[in-house]
Amino acid sequence: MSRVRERKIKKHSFKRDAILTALCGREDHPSARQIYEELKPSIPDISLGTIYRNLGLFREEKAAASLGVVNGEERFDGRTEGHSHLICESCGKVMDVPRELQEELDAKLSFKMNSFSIDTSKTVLYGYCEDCLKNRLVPKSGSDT
Amino acid sequence: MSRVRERKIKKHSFKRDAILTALCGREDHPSARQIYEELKPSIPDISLGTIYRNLGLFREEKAAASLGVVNGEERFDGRTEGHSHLICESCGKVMDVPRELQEELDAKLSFKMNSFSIDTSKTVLYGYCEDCLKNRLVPKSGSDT
DNA sequence: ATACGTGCAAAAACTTTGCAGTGAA
DNA sequence: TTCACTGCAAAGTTTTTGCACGTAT
Repeated sequence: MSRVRERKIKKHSFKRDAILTALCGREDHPSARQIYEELKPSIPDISLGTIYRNLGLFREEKAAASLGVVNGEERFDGRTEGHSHLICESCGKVMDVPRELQEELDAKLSFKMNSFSIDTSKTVLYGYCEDCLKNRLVPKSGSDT
Repeated sequence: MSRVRERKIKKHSFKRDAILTALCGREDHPSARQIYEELKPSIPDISLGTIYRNLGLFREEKAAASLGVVNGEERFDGRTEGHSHLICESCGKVMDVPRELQEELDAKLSFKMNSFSIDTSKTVLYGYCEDCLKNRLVPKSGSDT
């Protein structure tokens, strides 16, 4: 198994560590700006450029992963074991596929679409989250109030 | 409280039609810029702003769909029947799930992830396309941890 | 004539980057 | 010390928008 936090980062620095810790400490798959806003109060002289540089570095080093762009902002994930993501089309929430369901999903998707090989570790499924379903924030197929 | 568009949209104009025709005429899920480059030679006075405005309009009216952002550019699809997409992680190619496989995929994904309701009509699956598999442009699959 | 459509360019939103000073090993 | 790391701000990209004019009805 993989070490929890033993990254292949070249070097450590106070800010770099803080950024990675912040990323790993939340499960909402934040954007660079969100990380910045979280850290700014406790590290007033941190800059957005540093957040971007380090997130980019983590991505390269595979200490973090990019989930792609949601509402114009790139979203990151500090959980590095391969897993799929769910994005709510209504509120934009990004969630991990629960570990216990990942296997089931892997099995379901372990077939080739013609000659396209599906990579379940990066798959992103769209749909509607529990909250939006409850609050009926979900478009009924083909209507709008 | 979003009502159906209050503003009246004039349905047709020479350029608007050209944009929608161009979008529907290709299967590579182009970006605004790609549409622009396709139309510019035959319609020299078309502007990028018009492409963006109309693609946005089509999206609102569901005459086209956005597939999200690939390599920094939003990609569009003129095929409006609900279907999933495949994106090659290696070359960025965006493909439709073949019609005859969509049903199979729908069946596989017709289960709830906890309380998340999957919308197969917008699902995007990542993986590797035939060309990249052939050319071995695919990262070795055994990449540990 | 009226109201929508468009070109143009400026602005906005997000991200990257050059430079010089700071910090880690 | 050495060289990576950072703040800052300028620059780069993609997308949006205000304005005045053009176009369809």
